[in-house]
Amino acid sequence: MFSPVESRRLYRQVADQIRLMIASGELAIGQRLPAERDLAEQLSVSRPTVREALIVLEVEGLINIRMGSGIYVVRRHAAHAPASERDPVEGPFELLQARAIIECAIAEEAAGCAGPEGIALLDEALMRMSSDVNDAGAVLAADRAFHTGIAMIVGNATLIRVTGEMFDMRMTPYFAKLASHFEGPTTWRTALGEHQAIRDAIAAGDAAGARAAMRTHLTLSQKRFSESFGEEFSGEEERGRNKGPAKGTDKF
Amino acid sequence: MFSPVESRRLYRQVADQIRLMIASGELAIGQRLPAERDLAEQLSVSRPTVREALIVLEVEGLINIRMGSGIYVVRRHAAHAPASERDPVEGPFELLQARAIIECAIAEEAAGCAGPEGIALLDEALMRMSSDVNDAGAVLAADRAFHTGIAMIVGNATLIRVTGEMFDMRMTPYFAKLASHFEGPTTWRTALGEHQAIRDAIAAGDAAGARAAMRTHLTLSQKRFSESFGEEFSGEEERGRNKGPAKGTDKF
DNA sequence: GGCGTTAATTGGTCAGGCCAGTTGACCAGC
DNA sequence: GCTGGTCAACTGGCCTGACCAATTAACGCC
Repeated sequence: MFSPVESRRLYRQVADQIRLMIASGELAIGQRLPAERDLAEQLSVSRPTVREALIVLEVEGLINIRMGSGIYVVRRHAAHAPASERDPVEGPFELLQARAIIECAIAEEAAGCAGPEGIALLDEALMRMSSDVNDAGAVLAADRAFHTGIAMIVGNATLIRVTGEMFDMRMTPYFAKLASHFEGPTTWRTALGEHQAIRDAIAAGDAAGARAAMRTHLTLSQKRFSESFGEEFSGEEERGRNKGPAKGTDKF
Repeated sequence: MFSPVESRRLYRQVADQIRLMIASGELAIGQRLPAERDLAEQLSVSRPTVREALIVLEVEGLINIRMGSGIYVVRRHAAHAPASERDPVEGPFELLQARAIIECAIAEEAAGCAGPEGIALLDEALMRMSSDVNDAGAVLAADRAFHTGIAMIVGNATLIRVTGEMFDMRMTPYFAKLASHFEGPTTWRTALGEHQAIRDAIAAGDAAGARAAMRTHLTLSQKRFSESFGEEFSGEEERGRNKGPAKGTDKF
């Protein structure tokens, strides 16, 4: 308690402000930002401060600074930004449904082009999953490796990234809190069997089977999830605002 | 070929050096780093440069900067690699392939649950596309609306976001530059027909047809793209560095 | 010994300057 | 007409030197 008084450092306030302009679309993707000198003047701060703020955004991957040329918006959402102020994290159910639709298509594709190395990748993840079934952190990492591993079999960087990002959303504090209530050695062992079925279908080159197995896995995940919480989340409460009052995102 | 010339910016070199000292344990967790002024002197750089490097490490969560007190090591390893040197913005071909796989699954799903309002959404986008065929910006926006519109039919926020983000990657300066060479009223009119086929299949509730139509559309897009540039990109050049000066990745 | 005061230390910010890379306009030469 | 080169304007990269504000520890008073 008595937390406030943060007194955020200036360069962070500047970074927040620019980040907001990007997120809101006020600064379109690909667009060039004003020159550092102009930004400094417009924001009434010095150029070093602007530079520090821009470096934050660059590390977050939002902008691309090109010497002699300018500063360009690269993408709208910070993939791994401080999760707390990222985009309105869609609800767990929506996430699982989206994963069911997307990942079963990827699994289907993977079944058509899986080589021995790819299968080895999945087997390695499954092995770790079964041996670390009591270590929440390790088993989660293995689970992630399995799902992104399928995308790796397809050999497409975009798919790998998207799969990983969707998985990582469960790391969100909110989601993690929920998951901790129903994830345990038992559910992990159940999931392990479903994973095994996916792996076998892919290894057999059975596209339809891989698709069905993945769909089954994620649908059952959804079911396990809902059984633990009943209807408490299935409603539309999903999309509650988490943009705070933001009393003073910028007190200037 | 002719890739190097990296010439990393100074503050990145400094950040790397300090990061290494932390990772190697030379700087223990909890330990205080030398003052900014001392670091600057020891590294033979100016204080602003040291500050910029420290901000990078702070964003990565490795150190904790406390005003008036000092700089402290918080943890040894960065949880997630810095976004900037993680995903090297996948190449256009990979992106189109990923979209083909993901969006055809979404279209398939949408065909199973499309209502009149959903179809109206698509029709509205198609109308804008056909009328603005000469306005590059407007037609692109309509195209986006069409693709995200399909995700909206499914009614899943995660799908909408993912679809939108993938689409937005073409706004990247690099991608946009490429696209500007082959996108024109003619190709847009061709694409319009493909879109129409997707819309019709979804409206008819024909899941397999919607899937096929979407796959066709994105595969043809890929083809149109490659025909404009020949093999120059189809090879492994895909994953060429686009970090840094990008000596040649985008001078077209 | 306990406690307020003070002064040294440290990060935060600013101003102004120079250098180097980028870009596009302009021009000479084939 | 197109290629290639030059040049100037612009932009980010980096530096110097300075002052302010928060922190911390030494100091001295009670």
